Amino acid sequence: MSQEHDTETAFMEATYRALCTHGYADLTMQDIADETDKSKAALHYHFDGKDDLFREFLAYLHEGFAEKIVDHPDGSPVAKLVALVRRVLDPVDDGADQQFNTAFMEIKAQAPYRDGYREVLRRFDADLRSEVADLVTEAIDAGQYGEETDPEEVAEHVLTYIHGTWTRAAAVGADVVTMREHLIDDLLDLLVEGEPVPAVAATAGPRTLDDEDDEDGAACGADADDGVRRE
Amino acid sequence: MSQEHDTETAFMEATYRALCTHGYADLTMQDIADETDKSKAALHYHFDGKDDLFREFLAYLHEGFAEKIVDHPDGSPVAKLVALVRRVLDPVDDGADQQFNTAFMEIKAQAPYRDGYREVLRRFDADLRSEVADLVTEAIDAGQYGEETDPEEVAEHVLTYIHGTWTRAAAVGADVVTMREHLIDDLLDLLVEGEPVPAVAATAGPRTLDDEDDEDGAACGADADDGVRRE
DNA sequence: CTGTTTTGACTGACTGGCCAGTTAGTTCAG
DNA sequence: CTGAACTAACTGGCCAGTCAGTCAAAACAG
Repeated sequence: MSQEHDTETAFMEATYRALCTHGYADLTMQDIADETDKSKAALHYHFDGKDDLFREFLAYLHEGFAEKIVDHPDGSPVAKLVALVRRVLDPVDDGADQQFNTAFMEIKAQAPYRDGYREVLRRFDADLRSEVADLVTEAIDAGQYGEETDPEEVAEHVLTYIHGTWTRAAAVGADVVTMREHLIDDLLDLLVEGEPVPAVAATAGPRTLDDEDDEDGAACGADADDGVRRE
Repeated sequence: MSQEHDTETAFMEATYRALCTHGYADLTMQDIADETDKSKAALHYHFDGKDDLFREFLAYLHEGFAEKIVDHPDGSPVAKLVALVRRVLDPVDDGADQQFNTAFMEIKAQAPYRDGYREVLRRFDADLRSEVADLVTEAIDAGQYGEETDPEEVAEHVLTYIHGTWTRAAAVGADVVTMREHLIDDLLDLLVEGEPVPAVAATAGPRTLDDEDDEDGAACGADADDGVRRE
């Protein structure tokens, strides 16, 4: 029967890899096809042009993201919250992810110009926000946070801060881990007095407050051609 | 004598306007020239290609930014701090600025790929950070903030949050004013008990906590051509 | 079960348009 | 008349998208 599904999934994965190595701006259909044993024409056979491909890719990404953020470890609400922030910010397990976050920034920056991008990005935003708000509500119910804490406000704050972390990482090479841990400190500062939170420390792993700023391992694999990167 | 300087400045201003209407990604040299009474070839006469033009443009922007952030109103340190945040975030005086912030996001997202971008962006970052840190230090000296406040930490927090605000505004169309006022609330929460801060309220103007999210007046003036934006 | 047709997946070669950058002049101040 | 500041027209390369097939497997006919 049809290989359609497998091939399209393969193209989604290829797009991910191609984004990591080329970035969004100078990614060509050929680059994506090259990550595959298929031809560029096959890409056009399966997707209705580059725009369509990218919209589908965003949806594919969102699917994975939605699963990722609801997958909590055992522990107190605050421990889950901290773990969530750690999971979302800088899953530097393999380093390619860092490249990807950079490319994802480019995509965010394109949202105002391209049909359909913003809608999906809003879903990323809304999902994460409601997950954070839920956990904060749980934390209040569990007595870890004071009653006066506003879950929506905390969620907004966390979202904005997370976006800022990604942006500064890409723009000036600031250290994601440092910024992430600052955010987590904010979150822990909300704890009611005397709350021990051993679970947090356990889930947290050692506090890695390394220095920031340098890392310079830029992203591009493309050695600059004469003029300017293209698309 | 030579019109060099005037012409080059005119090209810088033209680049600004062209960015507002076309965004970074599909900005062509012709677009910039069209904002001028000069030809595209004149652009190439004055600048060593598109890359060089953009590096100079960033430096030109930075100049204006550096002036802007040190220009404080009279008042207490915290009032100055709040005014600074208001000035930096969303100077929506004319609406074109909103477009520009969007385009500037695109530029930030290109920093990892293009020589020289990151260096200038770091200067934006460093200048704003040290300005904030200085004001926080003043606020501590003036007794508005407690001694235990860490100026560098606050400055980091503010920077990351500001970047996040810009990013969310571009990516999901979140309301800049709402996020900005949340940040200002954070800043005011640091005040020592009983501190009145009338100056802040005065400088601040009315608290505009409008609702967020929608505004949809996307950025692009370019009506989507069939395929995909180029460059 | 065999030969024929259809169809879905895919390819290599091509095309058309776009755009950065160039070049061979032109204009004009000093 | 020299050189700086331009311009109109052109060039070359790149890339999304197209097209005329190929090929294997399914569907079908007898």
